[in-house]
Amino acid sequence: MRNMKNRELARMFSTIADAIELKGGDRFRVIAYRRAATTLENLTEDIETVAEQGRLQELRGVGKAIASKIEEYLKTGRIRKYDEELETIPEGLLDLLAIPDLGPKTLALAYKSLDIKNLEDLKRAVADGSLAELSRMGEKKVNNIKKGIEIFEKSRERIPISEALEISENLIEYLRANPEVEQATAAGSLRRMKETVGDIDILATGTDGRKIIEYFTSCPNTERVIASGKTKGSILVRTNGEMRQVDLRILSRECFGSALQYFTGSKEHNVKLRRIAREKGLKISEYGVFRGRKRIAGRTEEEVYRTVGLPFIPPELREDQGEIEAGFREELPTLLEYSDIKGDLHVHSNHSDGTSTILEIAEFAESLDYRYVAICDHSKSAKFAGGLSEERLRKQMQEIDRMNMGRELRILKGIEVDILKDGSLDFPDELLAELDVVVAAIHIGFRQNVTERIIAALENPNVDIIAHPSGRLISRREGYEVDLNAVIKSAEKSGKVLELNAYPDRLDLDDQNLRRAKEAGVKISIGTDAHAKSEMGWMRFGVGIARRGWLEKSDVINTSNEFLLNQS
DNA sequence: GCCGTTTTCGGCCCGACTGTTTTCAGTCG
Repeated sequence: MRNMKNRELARMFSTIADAIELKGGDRFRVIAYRRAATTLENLTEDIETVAEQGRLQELRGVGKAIASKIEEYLKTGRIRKYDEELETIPEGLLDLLAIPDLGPKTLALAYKSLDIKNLEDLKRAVADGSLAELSRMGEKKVNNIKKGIEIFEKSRERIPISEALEISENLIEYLRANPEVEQATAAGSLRRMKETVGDIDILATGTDGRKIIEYFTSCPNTERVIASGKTKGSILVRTNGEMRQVDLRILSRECFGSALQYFTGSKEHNVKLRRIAREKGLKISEYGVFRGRKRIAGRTEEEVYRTVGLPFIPPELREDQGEIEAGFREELPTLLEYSDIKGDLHVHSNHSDGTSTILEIAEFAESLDYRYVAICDHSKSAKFAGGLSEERLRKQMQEIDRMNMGRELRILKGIEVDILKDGSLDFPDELLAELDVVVAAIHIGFRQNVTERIIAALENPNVDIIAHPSGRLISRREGYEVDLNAVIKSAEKSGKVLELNAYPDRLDLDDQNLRRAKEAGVKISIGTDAHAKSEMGWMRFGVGIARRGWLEKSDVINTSNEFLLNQS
C-alpha cells in the first residue's frame, strides 16, 4: 500500500498521544504528537524519501525528538517510546477513547477505581451500576456513555467507504500486477458506494485459481490468512489500527458477469430481478441466466440485464428504490461522472484550520484539471478553527486577486460563514457581498432552532450554499435537530444550493436527501471540505454518493465550466 | 514536544455544551 509507513507512524504517534493523555500527562505534548500524526497522514510523499533527504524537521510539527523517532522506526520497525507508553496500559483500553462522551479523564478513573480494561468490563460496569458510582457520574452521563458504546460498536463493524475503497483499490492493483489474473473488480456494497460497507469482496478471473489465491494471501499487507483454497481466499489487513477482512473469489470467465451482478447486490435489488426473470421463464443465479438447463447469459452484467429486458443499471442505483421500474420505462438517469466535476467549492487553507497554502491548493486543483477552486475558510466565531477576522479575510481576498492574475484556474474568494445562534451570519452583508462564494454553516447550537436559522441564512441574498445541511458525522454523531424537508423547500424557493459535503465522515447530504432535493429541483454543490490539498481527492466519494442520490450532471453546479451562481 | 516579525523560553485555540455541581469538570470541535 502506498504511504504505508506514513500511516503506521501517524497511528503510532496518535496512540502515544492517547496514552499520555490517559495518564494525565502534559497536554501540550499530547497536542504535539497529534499534530505530527496529522502531518504524516496528509503527507503525499513517502516518509522514507523525506528521511533520506534529511528533510524530516521541515515537516510541520516534527522537531528533533519526533524526527529521531521516525528514523528509529524506519531503521528498526519500532519506536521505544511507543512500546514504553503502552507497557503500562492494558491492550484495548485506549480503543475505548473512541467511545463518544467517554474521554481520557473518565476512562482513567474507571480503569483505576473499577479496573475497567476493555469493552466487556465497561459494559458490565454500566449494567451493574458500578460506573454510576464514580464521582461526577449521574444517570444521564451513564446513559450517554451507554449510547456511545452502541455507536462505537456499530462503527467498528462497518468500514467507512473511503477506507474500504483504498484497501480494495490497493489490492486490486496488486492482483492485476500478476499475469495469472485476467480481471479483478470489487463487488458488494463497496461497488454500490454505500457510505459504510460491511466487508470487502473482490472478484477475479484467471488461469490458475489456487496460484492467484496464494499470491493474494501473501500480499504485503496481510496480517493473517483466514482461508486459502482454489476458489476463495480471506485475509485480514490492518488499516488505521483496525483489522479488516477482505475476501477474494475466483470465478470462471463464463459467469463473471452474473457473479458480479449477484455479489454486488443489493439483496433487495437481486430478489426483484430474479422474480422478474422467473415470470419470464428464466432463472438468474450467480452462475448465469438459464432457460431450463440452457445457459443463455452470464459473461457480462449487461447480458444478464438484457435477458430480462433491462438496460445496464449502474451499481449505485441497485437498492430497489425504483431503479428497476425506471429501467423498464427507459427513464434511468444519466448519472454524474467524476470527469464532469470542474471545481471544488469548499476548501480550507492555512489561513484558518487547513494545512495547505492557497498556492498549494491552486496548484493541486490545476493538477486535477479543475477550472476553479473556492477558498472557504472559517469565519471569526469559529475560534477553535482559527476563524478569520474581517480584516484577515480582506487580506486573503487581496492575496487571491493577486494570485488570479495570469492564471487560467480561477481561485474563488469564499467563506464558510457561521450561522449564529440567532440566525444571523458571522459577517456583515457588505463584506459577504464582495465574495464569490458564500457557504453558510452551523457549527454551534446543534439543537437550537436549527431549521429556522438555516432558512434565515437561505433568505439572505448573499448566501449561496448551505454546507453539510444535516450535520451528521457517520458513526459518530447524529445530525442537528433540523427539518431537512423544510430546508429543501426553502432552498427551492430562493433558488439556493445545498451542499454535498464529500468529507468521508460527513457525506452530507446523504443519498436519500439528495434525491429529495433533486426531485424538488434544488441544485447541489459537491465540496470536499478539504483541510489539506490532498483531501481534495475526496471528491470521488462525493460523486459516488451523488450517484446514489440519482444526481445527473445538470443537478450539480460545480460541473459547469465557468463558475456561475444564481445570485438573486 | 514544537516553535519563533513578542523568539531559544514560555507559550501552545478556546469557547460551547452538558451534566454535574453549588462554582465547575469533562468532552468536543
